[in-house]
Amino acid sequence: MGDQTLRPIPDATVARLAVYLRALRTVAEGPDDATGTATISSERLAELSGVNAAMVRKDLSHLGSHGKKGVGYPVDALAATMARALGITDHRDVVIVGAGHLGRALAGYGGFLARGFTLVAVLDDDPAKVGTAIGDGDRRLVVSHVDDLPDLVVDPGRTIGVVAVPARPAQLVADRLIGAGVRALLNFAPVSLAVPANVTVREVDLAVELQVLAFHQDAHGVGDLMSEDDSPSALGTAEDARERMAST
Amino acid sequence: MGDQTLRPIPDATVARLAVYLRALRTVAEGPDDATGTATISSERLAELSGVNAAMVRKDLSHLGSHGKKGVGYPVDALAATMARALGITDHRDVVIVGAGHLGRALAGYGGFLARGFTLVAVLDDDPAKVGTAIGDGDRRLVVSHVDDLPDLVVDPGRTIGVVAVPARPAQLVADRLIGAGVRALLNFAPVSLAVPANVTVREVDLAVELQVLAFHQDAHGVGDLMSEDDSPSALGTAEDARERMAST
DNA sequence: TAGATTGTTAATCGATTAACAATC
DNA sequence: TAGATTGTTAATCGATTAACAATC
Repeated sequence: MGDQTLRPIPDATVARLAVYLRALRTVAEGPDDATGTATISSERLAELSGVNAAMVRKDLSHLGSHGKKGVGYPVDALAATMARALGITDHRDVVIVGAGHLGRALAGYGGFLARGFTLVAVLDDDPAKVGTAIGDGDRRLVVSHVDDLPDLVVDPGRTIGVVAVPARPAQLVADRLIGAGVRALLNFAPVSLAVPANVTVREVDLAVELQVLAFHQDAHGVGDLMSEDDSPSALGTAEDARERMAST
Repeated sequence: MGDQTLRPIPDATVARLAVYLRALRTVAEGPDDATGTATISSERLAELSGVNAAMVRKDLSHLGSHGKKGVGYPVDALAATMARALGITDHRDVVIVGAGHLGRALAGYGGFLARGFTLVAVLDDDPAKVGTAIGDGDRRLVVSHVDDLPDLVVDPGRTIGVVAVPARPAQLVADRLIGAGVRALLNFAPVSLAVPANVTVREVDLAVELQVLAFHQDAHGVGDLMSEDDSPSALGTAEDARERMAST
């Protein structure tokens, strides 16, 4: 039953929490790890994340924030709290369909376990790829056949299916994942997937990313083309606020 | 000089335009291509994109919309208009740094040219990779050495740099791209990049995507776990409105 | 003509920001 | 104590939606 009731965190905040978390981790491992990185101010975190400091504080307040006035937030504790809020406690299994370059790149992504995800399988229907090893040592995994999908998905409600195949077979793959009970899909294929209402999909499309990036640069960034001249000092610092997207 | 003045399109709309465009293309090539796919209603486009129909109309109105009341929008013409609005007229060069699986996957992405991008180079600093071929036939490309970056970036102001390397070297790579004059970066490495204010960055992080997806599923999607029972009919249709993100 | 669907207005809603009192 | 920085309130801003007259 829904204990979800006590979760008033707005969507836009959730998306930013993940960004803050990443910034915190970057700070925690920073070159100056011995120095004062035990604590961070909303101002600094905002700078690193490309948002307004007031918004950082507002967002963190949703976490029942543990900052100290006049001091800041404890980096490690904050990271832990954010990780918990993002549901990292609550592990998920991940299956990747498609063992091409993209599938392998995703499978090779190191941070799975640390971020609360377990990669349980990489699948393909190409006989030349099935049986092939991915990664090595501890992380070694053998590519399975898509037909074995139902057997490999042990807890469908807690499994995320990653669609890492070309456009053509993408819908078919999605249907098979859904057929196996998977209800959350991350789609890297450049087509819109049609899914039932009880399935959550998130789409990542290279072209969309590039287009949005190019557009934003036009809109805000460049302005006039002579601005190459006002960059010298800026280039020196290289630690400025970054352009951030509308959200997410 | 800024001819950008005549561009009142809100950020949130831009992000959705790219999604609409993809949906339109999916429709245009759909199984029923012979049938009535010459025209599409805001209602249908909204359904495919997971947004409200009123919002689709609002968004399209920014394009000086060419729909016909009582009929709908012409699919092909609309797609063309949207492509133009997204700046596809205005070509961009793309350089990918990192010739690992991710870099190769991105390089292999078919839609570059069609979407207004030209892949000019894939670079790496690993001697074992430099000189290697990527893709074949027409699209064949040889991996260059990162040291040649300045020579390969011919029009920095119109070039997008894609960071497809591991976390460790990511900042260094970003610095080199910026040093070569590139002002727009798409970052796939799992660290926050520090860049000067005149550089636009867009970050794509697998962990962030997974986290946001999992959170959304918890928040909206599932609810109670018995809902496995109310899915049979839904599964049949498989053509429903999808969960969409806060934006972008 | 009757039905459908656009384009736009006005109302609602939510998200962002500035400002400041509380307090470490 | 004086300075810094949080947590929160209230004001602003922008984005979403419903509704409907215009019209194909």
